[in-house]
Amino acid sequence: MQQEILLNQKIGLRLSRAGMLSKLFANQIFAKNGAVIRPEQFTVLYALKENNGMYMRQLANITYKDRPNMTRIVSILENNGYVISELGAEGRQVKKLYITDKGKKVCEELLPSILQIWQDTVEGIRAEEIECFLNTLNKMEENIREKTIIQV
Amino acid sequence: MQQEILLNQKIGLRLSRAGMLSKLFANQIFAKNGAVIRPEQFTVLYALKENNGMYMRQLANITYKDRPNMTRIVSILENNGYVISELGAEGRQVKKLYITDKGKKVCEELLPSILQIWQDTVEGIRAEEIECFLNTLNKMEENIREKTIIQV
DNA sequence: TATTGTTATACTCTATAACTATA
DNA sequence: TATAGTTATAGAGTATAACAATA
Repeated sequence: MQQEILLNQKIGLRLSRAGMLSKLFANQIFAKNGAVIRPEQFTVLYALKENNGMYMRQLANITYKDRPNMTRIVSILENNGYVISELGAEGRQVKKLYITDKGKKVCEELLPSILQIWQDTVEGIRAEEIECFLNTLNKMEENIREKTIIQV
Repeated sequence: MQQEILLNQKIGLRLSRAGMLSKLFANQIFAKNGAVIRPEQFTVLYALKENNGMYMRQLANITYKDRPNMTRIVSILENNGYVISELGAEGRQVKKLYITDKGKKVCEELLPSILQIWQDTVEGIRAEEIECFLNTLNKMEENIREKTIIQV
């Protein structure tokens, strides 16, 4: 019965589990390489690096974090001087965020770690398999994203 | 340059991010369907259901949790009557864990949620893509698992 | 009033070290 | 001494509601 076969895949469990393991691994590689930042904070910082000058709300949307958590993580990054914020035009209560040189430096310093994580993860896997994997992961993320409520 | 292409994939970030989103989605589906258990606890309970009578240490190994966290989660499950434990042979301080009928019932009740998560996730994705995805995910998990230290 | 962001609070989960019990 | 598990503790991240500020 097809439903049973599908059920046996337990995709949600698999994705969460793999994600957790990957985060744990990243955490250990970061720590080993003397990183001054935690993976979850790096996710936000890196997203900002690729979209500098973004509004906090947009950044939250990209990193799948709700508003209170976003505030907390950004304030950690600000306190450490990796990010500065600026109120939007006309004094509106809308924050634009910018990565600082110090923040960029942190990202640069972590590139070898990111590369190592990549290499360790894909070791022995063929390029076309990786491509298929990433394409499918994209589709899955889009599917889930549509149905997930963030920052209620 | 190949290294740059590889780096641009940022596989660790992608996996962690997708896993986080999937967990968030699962949490919301669980809550909406009145689940009495949290996804992380379900991960442990479900793993036990499939490997009843396992030692705590083995279960920790499967679910990628270190010993203190395993103790904490199992004690939640025990307090709620979903799991019972028994000391191994000869009074050794080695715990065997068993899922109770109540625990099995909780798993049963969550099957529709699990199925819904699956269906929502794979919507519009072809079977062979899913197969390739899961195979590759398996390989990646094996790769990472080898290099990750758990319960130091 | 609707939107953006902050604060408060409680909870879940993680990480490390120190401890107990037993082979 | 080595292994399995617990306890203590600190911290990171999540979730919800209530609040302030502003268009």
